[in-house]
Amino acid sequence: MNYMARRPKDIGHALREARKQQGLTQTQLASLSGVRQETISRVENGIAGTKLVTFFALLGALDLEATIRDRTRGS
Amino acid sequence: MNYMARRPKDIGHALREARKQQGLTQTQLASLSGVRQETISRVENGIAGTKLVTFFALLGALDLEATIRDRTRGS
DNA sequence: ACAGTTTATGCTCTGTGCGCCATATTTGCG
DNA sequence: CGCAAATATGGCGCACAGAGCATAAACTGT
Repeated sequence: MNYMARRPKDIGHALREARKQQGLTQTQLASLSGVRQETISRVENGIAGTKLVTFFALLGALDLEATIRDRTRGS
Repeated sequence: MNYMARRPKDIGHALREARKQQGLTQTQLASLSGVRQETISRVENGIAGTKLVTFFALLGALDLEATIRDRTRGS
């Protein structure tokens, strides 16, 4: 698990991958994270204006973390 | 430049560090990113509900990117 | 101490995220 | 194909982000 993100949309992909990788349904992740299933769906599909709090709630529930770095090392 | 983030607050620190490292003022970053100086100030100080779009606008202007990975490798 | 610059904070207004509930649509499996 | 589980979508309501404008507070160098 190591995803690069430059747009809100990328976040959606990464979260979905991570969730599936852990064999969780949106509903299960919902009760783990406190974020509603409907919201998770919209976030995963790249709805832009998601809040950082929501994002981090999901990150935490999936046992992930974010890293910020220069745009050189990525692809 | 390589910052780990688990809470919205962490994002603020990272952005401020990166901005200073590039010798930019909030006002300069504002016109680069399209995000207002007042907003940048609040984001850097950890105001929780920041949106991903705003975050990525700033990341882009600072030529940074985010990475999502497992919580093992970090401290 | 002063002046200029940078950053922080207060207010109003518009847009929208997300909770909450319902339901439609899609997906997966026998 | 058919049914159940999973995911997507729509509406309502409230809370709050961020634009825009003004100004205060904190830093900086002289």
